[in-house]
Amino acid sequence: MTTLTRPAGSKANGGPENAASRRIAGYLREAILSGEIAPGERIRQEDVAERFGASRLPVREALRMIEAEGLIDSQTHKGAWVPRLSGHEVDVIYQMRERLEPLALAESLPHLTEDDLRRLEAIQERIEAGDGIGEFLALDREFHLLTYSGCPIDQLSSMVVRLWNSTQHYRRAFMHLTGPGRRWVINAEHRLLLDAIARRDAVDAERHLGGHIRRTRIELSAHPEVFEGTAR
Amino acid sequence: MTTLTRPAGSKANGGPENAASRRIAGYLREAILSGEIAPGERIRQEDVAERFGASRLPVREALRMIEAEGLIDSQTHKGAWVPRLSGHEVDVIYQMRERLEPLALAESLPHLTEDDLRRLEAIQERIEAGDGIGEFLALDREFHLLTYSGCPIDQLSSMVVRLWNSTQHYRRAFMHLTGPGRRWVINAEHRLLLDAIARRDAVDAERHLGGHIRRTRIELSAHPEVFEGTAR
DNA sequence: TCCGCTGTCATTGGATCCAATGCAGCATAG
DNA sequence: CTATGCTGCATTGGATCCAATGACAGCGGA
Repeated sequence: MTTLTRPAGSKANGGPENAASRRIAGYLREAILSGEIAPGERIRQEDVAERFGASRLPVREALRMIEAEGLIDSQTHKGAWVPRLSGHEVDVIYQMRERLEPLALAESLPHLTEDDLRRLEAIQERIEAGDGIGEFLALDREFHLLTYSGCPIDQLSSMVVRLWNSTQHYRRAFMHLTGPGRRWVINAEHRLLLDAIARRDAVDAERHLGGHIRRTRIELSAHPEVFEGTAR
Repeated sequence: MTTLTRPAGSKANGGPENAASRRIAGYLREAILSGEIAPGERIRQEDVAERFGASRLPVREALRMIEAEGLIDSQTHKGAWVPRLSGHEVDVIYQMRERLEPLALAESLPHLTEDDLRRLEAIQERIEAGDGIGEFLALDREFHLLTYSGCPIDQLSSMVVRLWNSTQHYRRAFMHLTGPGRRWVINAEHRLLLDAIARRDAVDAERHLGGHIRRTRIELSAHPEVFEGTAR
């Protein structure tokens, strides 16, 4: 139904095994999201192919896919690299999230199962238990994307994932710079959001979610050092 | 700076000639947008390759690109086809437009030149002169995308184009079913929008644009016959 | 007559080879 | 010593060949 519970951005694929290009695209996404490949870094087709024991052909297809997702830039005969984003770009992407994600949540809400709610509760408890920064980033992402997992509109789901992916690196940089402080605010917002979702109150859920993203954006914009030397 | 004035969705490419895959992707976009390839129809790699006098390889890359844009669906070993959208899907896409395009306009506004304004005026005059339906569709698209052409955020620009592309076929179907009626409403809205843009009044421009898209969406939702037999 | 099986064919996926381009390093002239 | 042009190499783009899969028609049995 949606891409949200899958390798992050890949189409639902009925086939027993995904085509190599899809697996490679998934790997590249993960590598960029995790910071293994950092902004500014170049991606050589041969390296990726070698890593997968495949030829360069499916790698090229994978690169075209994630290029269309905005995860890499590429130019003819000059190769592909992970783009650096400016502070303003990330700020606008957060504004896009602020406008799109409440809509995704509203579309998702009627389709969320009781089991989804239990899983959300479990994730939130693990967030509150409070492990390391890497763990928090992953759990927070999992939490929000799960709330959108019922959204039946592919265009909307995939754009939301795309926006998360584009800013993931800067979320991590932010966390590492500022430390885990203010997490209680996030937890309080998650709790309010969770409550609204459990009541299937779309209006309330949208309002809390919008505020949540908005506050994150403002907090981020107060730390321009996250983007130092990354002007495109 | 942005993709809006280019073949609709392709990255800015410094190279003297675009790679074949980009040209083919551009052609496929155009073919789908113009209705030459209709929703439900399948796309065979060999056909496209033959048409370009190229091999299937760049065609496959092009298909991956426009797949990531949501213009086609594809499954391993089963091929690619233009998806049919339900009325609800198109409705939600219009809601996404309603939320994203005012943001794109606000980001674009400070960067629009006096020459852009003159071109907008000229386009609007041609719209009011009122040619055929096909002409109107193209001009209306050109008008709006030109108002966003100053937007320096690639993610935002490309998503806006993508949303236009996804619904283009249904806009045409709608026009053909209902005729050109109510065009004076559109013209009035365009004039108000143009005025706000000329005054560089972002708040006013956003409000008029949002209302414009909203009214179009509601009008469209009143004609479910546009989507008859197109349930996915 | 209808259902299931099987084999053939159309179509897509992948690998290898070759061509084209861009970049870096070096040599040379001023 | 510096700047400029040339040459070689690393890397990407493209074509052709082969393998794998899925759809469909034809056949046989219940």
